[in-house]
Amino acid sequence: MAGRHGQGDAAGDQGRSGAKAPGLDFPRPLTTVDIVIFTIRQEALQVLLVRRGSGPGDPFPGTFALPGGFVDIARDRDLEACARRKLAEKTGVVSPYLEQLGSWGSADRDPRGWSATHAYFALIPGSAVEAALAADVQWFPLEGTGVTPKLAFDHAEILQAAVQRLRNKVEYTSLPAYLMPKEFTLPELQRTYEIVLDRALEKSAFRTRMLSADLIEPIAKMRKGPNRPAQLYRLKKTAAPVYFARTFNAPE
Amino acid sequence: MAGRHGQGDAAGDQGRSGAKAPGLDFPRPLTTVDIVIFTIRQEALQVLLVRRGSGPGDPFPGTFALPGGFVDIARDRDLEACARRKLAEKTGVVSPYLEQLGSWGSADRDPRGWSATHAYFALIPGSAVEAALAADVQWFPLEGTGVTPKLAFDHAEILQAAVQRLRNKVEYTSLPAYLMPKEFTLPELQRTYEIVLDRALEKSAFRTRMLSADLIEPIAKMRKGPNRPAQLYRLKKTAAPVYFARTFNAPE
DNA sequence: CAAACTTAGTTGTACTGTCCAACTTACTTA
DNA sequence: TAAGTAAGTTGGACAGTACAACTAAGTTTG
Repeated sequence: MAGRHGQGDAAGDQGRSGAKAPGLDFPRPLTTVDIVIFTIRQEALQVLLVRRGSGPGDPFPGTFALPGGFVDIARDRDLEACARRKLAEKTGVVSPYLEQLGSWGSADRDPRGWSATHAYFALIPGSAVEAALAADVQWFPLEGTGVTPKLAFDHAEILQAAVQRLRNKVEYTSLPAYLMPKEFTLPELQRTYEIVLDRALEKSAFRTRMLSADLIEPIAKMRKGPNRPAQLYRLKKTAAPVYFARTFNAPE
Repeated sequence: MAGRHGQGDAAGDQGRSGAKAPGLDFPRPLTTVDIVIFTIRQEALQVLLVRRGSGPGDPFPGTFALPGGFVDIARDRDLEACARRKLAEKTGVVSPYLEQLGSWGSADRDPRGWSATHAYFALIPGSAVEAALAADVQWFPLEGTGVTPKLAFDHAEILQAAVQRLRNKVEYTSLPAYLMPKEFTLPELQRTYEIVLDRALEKSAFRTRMLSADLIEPIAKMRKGPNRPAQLYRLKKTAAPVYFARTFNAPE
């Protein structure tokens, strides 16, 4: 690369140019998008993983990885559209919650060369998923922090970052609401919080907080069970996640 | 693209391959890194911007942009190293705080083609900066939410996201401590919080919170002025940002 | 059909930390 | 010495969680 303050170099190289093809004199990294898809199944937080193919040249054949793949610049208008496409392909679901997680790029994360992945994380209800799953994907429960299979690339690191981000945000947001089916009771919502946080919460404080937030509304139905029936709620149309002013417990 | 469940397609296209050059049959997006560098100067939050060159083929010639540029796969081991390099080139400073902000990628954000940028944001003390600035860069105060110059690419959007993230985190973290010089008083720290948040804070609550956090320690010196001298503090060696269990005010 | 059991939901007291305002302290300047 | 100003403290009101005991409403069991 030329000198630091050369004129074609202004704006930090983005303006750098050969005579004709500006920027193209830099070899381009491989660019992918990966998604960490969470759900609640069997009273546990679970992630969707894909078994990798074993064609010639495929790295990490036969191992599991996060769903994702190369950005297709012909089809994907932007990164988020690419993420939504891959999500739909694997689950058949339009995610009620999709957030960018971060990006990971380095010379050695992919044996095929310098590559960068844009990671997203999605929350989907456990209920509507079972049906439309693609053939090569599978749910895995997250016990504690480790997952059962070893993951391809640096996906273990990405997954861990996603879990950490999720746990962190669950402390002070309404994100778990996106893991619930259309209708749910307050104890069910609390159980979802507890599963994600892996920690028991106070019933009365939980109810006070949820009911005073502009988040859910009761419907004219009860959940019948072997015991006292519970009031059913649904998410209000205001889909925006709620941020609470405190965490449930002082962290630490 | 081939069928959804084809075998070379497993693991979401990352395993897709021609006979020899897997992944290379996808045209690659341009890949850049941009940094939003904040400091406090003249009682205001300011951002560092770069004037773009006007060589042939340079997009947005003469306008201002965030410092950044193409990833150099020969020099940059990973994205963060690339960000640190660009930061050092423009400011001569090793940032006390650097965080990934997110990534922006689309077909039309750069006239040269499908491009994706990995954005970082950095906090540096106002003091030590003035000296080593590169020639083509300049500080701009953020008044309210709009910046003075129109920015190249989608950098206005990225900058806005950075400000939002910073303001958000300042509500419940110790991030402003990274904007302070080595030694500072509690009222000075509070003023920094207030500048970033653009809102007055309660003195006693602020002091209680800062002093009970494991964040700063008093040194055997006072800041002398026209009035009562103030105790000087410094950051503890534990560089990790502190997360508080509450925000200062209930948002809204 | 009443008693035992289980989960839903409420109530009340203690405690923690912010909010608000008044106060004391320490220094400079008139 | 008095006035002024910013640093730092103190105390009461208030909000929301922590903890624990309570009531409510259904099912199952004897």
